[in-house]
Amino acid sequence: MTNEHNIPNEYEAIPSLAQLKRQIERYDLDVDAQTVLVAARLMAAGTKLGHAAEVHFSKFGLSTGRYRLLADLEDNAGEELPSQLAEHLGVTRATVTGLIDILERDGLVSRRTSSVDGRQRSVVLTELGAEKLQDMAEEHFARMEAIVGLLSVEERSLFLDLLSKVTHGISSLTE
Amino acid sequence: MTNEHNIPNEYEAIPSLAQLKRQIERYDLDVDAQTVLVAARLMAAGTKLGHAAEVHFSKFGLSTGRYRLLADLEDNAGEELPSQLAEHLGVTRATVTGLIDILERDGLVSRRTSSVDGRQRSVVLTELGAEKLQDMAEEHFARMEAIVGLLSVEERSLFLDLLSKVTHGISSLTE
DNA sequence: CCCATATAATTAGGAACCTAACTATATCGG
DNA sequence: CCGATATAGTTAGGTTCCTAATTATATGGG
Repeated sequence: MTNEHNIPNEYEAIPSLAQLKRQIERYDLDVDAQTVLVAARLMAAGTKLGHAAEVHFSKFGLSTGRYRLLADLEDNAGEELPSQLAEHLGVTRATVTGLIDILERDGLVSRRTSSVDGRQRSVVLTELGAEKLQDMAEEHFARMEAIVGLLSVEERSLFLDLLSKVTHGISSLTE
Repeated sequence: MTNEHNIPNEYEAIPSLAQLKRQIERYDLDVDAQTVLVAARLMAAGTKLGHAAEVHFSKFGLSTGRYRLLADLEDNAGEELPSQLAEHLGVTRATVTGLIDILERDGLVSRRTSSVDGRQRSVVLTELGAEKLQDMAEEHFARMEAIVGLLSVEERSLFLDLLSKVTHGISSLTE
């Protein structure tokens, strides 16, 4: 085990309700500890899931971002502009440039200069890139399913609904 | 607006159910698109929340990690070992070293060599560090509450329960 | 007693994503 | 038609966290 000291005690998830209650009391705040706990746990879950995904994709020589780029490319007839990719993936164009650099180096995509607009350089999924997606598909989707596997069908749709509300809550904070 | 091209179209969250369905059909997989969508949306929500938190803390000259370190320190009588902090925060000791470096530079914590074990160098919350926590408390907790604000009390406790199951699902994948 | 081994913290270097500045190309108004 | 401005993509450099190697100190068996 490389980082066992990195795995939190499974009987005491972070942050604990007790810890939050102490903080709220210390500052004499008018907030509900349980409510704050929900937000904190969501953040923890997101971090954990993100890390797990990164580990998963690295086994195929990819990162989460590079996998998502390939998948989005395939979903758009195998060719897109970097700016479109940036919008679809929710990252900046600078980040897309970096993702493409590595994917191109590995032969999974190639760049093509547009004949219509000389500023544009569209990105094309290569045959090797399509094969990579094909190779990963089964395990990738099985893992995605496994994450939600402990939830019943009703719970899944409920969770999706709640998640959507929380996502809107986050949006209203960042605007 | 610095990165408006970075904000996904609000009428079409990523990834869309349609996109996942196309992928599943293309590879002829035996998975449920809705189920996969739940996992994908959770990952997106986590990323979004993490980013929002980073922006929030940066207004106080901190990062999420450095804030969490200070809070954990305060919750442990203002003094802890780096290894304890690493375990509590769920990061490596190397990361803790980096967090402490900056917090010490800014006068929010100080390092003290142990008289018991010469290898240990405990971290102490300074008065300035405690003041920083005090200054941030109200806004910080208000924001945490706002994230979950669109959920009713029942939904919050339900969400927490579902989140816990999903977190276990992630754990079982990474072991 | 002292050498092999374990442990605490740090350093060195890498990966992912960011913002801001830059280059090259396109377009619009006088 | 041509200079000002806008846009596409890239580059440069910063932040956060990681793994692996290193340094310093402690401990246990021959």
